[in-house]
Amino acid sequence: MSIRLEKKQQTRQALMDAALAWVDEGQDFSSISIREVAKRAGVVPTAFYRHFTDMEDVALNLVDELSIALRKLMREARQKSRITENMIADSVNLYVANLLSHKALFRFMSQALSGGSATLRRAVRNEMQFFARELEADVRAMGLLSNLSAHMLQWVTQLVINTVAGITLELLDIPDNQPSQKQELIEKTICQVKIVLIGSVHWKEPTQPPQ
Amino acid sequence: MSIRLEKKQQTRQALMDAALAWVDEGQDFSSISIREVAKRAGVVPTAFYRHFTDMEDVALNLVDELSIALRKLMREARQKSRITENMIADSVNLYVANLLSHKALFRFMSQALSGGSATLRRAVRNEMQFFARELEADVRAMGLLSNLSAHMLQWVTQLVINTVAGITLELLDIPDNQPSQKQELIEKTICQVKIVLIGSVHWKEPTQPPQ
DNA sequence: TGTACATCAGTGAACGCGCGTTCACTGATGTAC
DNA sequence: TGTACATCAGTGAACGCGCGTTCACTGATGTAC
Repeated sequence: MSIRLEKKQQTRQALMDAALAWVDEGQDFSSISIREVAKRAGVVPTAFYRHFTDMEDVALNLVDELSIALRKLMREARQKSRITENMIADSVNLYVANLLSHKALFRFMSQALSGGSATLRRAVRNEMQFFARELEADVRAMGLLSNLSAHMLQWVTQLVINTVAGITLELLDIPDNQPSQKQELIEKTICQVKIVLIGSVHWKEPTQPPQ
Repeated sequence: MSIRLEKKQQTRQALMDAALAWVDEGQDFSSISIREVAKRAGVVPTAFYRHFTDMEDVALNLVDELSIALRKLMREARQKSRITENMIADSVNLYVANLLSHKALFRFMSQALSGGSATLRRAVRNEMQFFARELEADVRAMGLLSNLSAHMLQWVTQLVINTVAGITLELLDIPDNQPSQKQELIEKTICQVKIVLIGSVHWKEPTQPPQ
């Protein structure tokens, strides 16, 4: 039984990898065909149905893979990063490193965020919200930003996540032979996150901000 | 000649509208077929080639339409908004109003930002950068944020644009019968923009931000 | 250890369909005289 | 005003192709005795 399961998993993974590779080549996920995926996985088209009902099913399983990657990223961040001067820069760099080693997965995420079915969009957005909530909890646990209400803190962490996610697409489109452009993008992001945090520190709940 | 041209424009617009309507229904732009677009425009498939070479061509022309909508938005913003306490809230509300009256166009923009061909992605990104640069010029003209270097100001305006663009997708997915959810999203965005500006005001160029 | 049976991932032929694109065409409109 | 010709947006038939999905099948692996 175990050998059979193992082989089953192998083809299943090959199908998912084929779909992801397609996205990595710059194609839209929604334009892949079952036949194409099966061909690239080295399997006959009908074999696809032994593992998935349709491409949407594949997409939802890719979200699970993405979820694992994000959780691993968070674990690393918690291990490495204590309250230091470079905490922000460290975190952004860690994100970028993970992003670059899972390019296809993050490209898929970006596409699914605006592209796919309503179900898929919601699944990806849930992952990002989960990430934001974890960040929120960490900030609280470190005793930072205690001037913010629970509500405000939530909005701030979402803003930080959005800001970091914002470079994802730009970063993915920079060719590998232009590292200086990459570096500038990273510095930009670090600055932007710092600005958000400075703004948060100075935020006074009921007061209107200075114009 | 004028009548012929007029009719030509009519079909051309019908084709573009059909493509946009498809996106508005929640389908991916990249999954529309030439035949489907022609059918919805009430025209035979081959007529498509009288106006466009392929769907990519349609997409690039839709970007032009988007560009017009964004420029109109900016003009309105400049007319209405002077330096006031509610300037931020006014601007965000104006953006949302425009977004809701061009839902399909903005949904298309969001998709193209991560989805389509490299050329299309670049075209949409250019539009957003143009928007950010205009905002930058306006901020300078009003004499605001004079503590920031040109470089930093650019990053800040990009952050603001990204933040506002960030709600676009979320807003498009809220059903029309839930106005309270919409309102909360708008408030969230206003707060986030305010935080960015507070952070900018307190930014000191060579100093590390307080942690 | 050996045999008979069950399971089930992967096969390969077949189907009807919508696709992009070609081509020669038609007929309404515009232009020249 | 009338006629002969040019233009060109839209037509409709036709093509070959890849698509999703069905079905009965095969043969390797696992299980019971």
